[in-house]
Amino acid sequence: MVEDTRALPSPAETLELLPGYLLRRAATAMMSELSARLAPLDLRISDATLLLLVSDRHDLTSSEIGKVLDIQRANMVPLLNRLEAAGLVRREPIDRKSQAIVLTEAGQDHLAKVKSITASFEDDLLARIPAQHRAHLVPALRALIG
Amino acid sequence: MVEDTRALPSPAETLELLPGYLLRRAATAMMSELSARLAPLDLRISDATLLLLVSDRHDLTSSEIGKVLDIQRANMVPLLNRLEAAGLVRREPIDRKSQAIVLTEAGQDHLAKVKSITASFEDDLLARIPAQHRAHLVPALRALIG
DNA sequence: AAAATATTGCTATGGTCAATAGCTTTTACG
DNA sequence: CGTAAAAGCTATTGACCATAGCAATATTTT
Repeated sequence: MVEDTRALPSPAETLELLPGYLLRRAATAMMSELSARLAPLDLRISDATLLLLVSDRHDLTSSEIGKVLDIQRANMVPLLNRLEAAGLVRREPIDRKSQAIVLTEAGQDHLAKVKSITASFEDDLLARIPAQHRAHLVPALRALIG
Repeated sequence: MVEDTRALPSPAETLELLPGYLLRRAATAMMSELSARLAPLDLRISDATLLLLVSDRHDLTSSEIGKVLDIQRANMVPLLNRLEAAGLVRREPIDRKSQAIVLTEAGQDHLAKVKSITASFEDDLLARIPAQHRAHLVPALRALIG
């Protein structure tokens, strides 16, 4: 009996070999864990990503951020409103049409915490991957994004 | 005016090395492509996954399917209602509490098409990954889910 | 310079997906 | 028995993404 490590007749076997399916499952599992780790900061994943992206730049507009993060203009609005309401971000006029998104001091403070949380999170993620596969994940994912 | 040949100083570089971020991006890109390929069948990804899982089994309950697919009981309901309304799935009483989810004939037909779509989709996915990384993706993802 | 076009930021709305709480009925177990 | 667990459901909420459209401004073309 001992060598039957796989207890189940595994109705899921069909699925567990499909990279697409695995990708989805891995992404949702990863995101729910990251959400939990960010919860103490009261930040969502998109919030934290935006903080990381903006960092100490003073020249990024909402549209540009949206392009990089693949978030549509319309959906940037509530995101920025929330961050602005939380005092983490400021809208600074560039000209009369555009405005730069800039971190406030509180935003910089949060950013530091975000950095430490994400760094250890990424470490933990990679640590779960058997060593011989570890280095291949990032290049493979990048190829998938194209 | 400004000969800004390299359009971006790559504000995204920070992010593109984070496995967590890449995982999310790769998953959403993959899902939107798969959705498009399933659209002709009028199936969503979860629908197709369920068809693949049930296949020709006659003993899977809604709860069991949910456990395998990581979908909560409550969220199985609208999914099954939709599939039942589309005539792809039937609820067959097991006892007075449980019911088996079974594919109808139309469901079997759809399943065959789903199989062919997903097979070529997975092939295409893998083809995008440089050969030396290809074999590592599935084990790495499984480790992340595990 | 004037006119056409593109971009920016926004409103409003709807759809998908998942999470939670709670309910009823039925089965399992000490 | 009687209590606990499980099954299926309702209802609601929230996060996230997509579309359409608008007003103001900037850019490009003529």
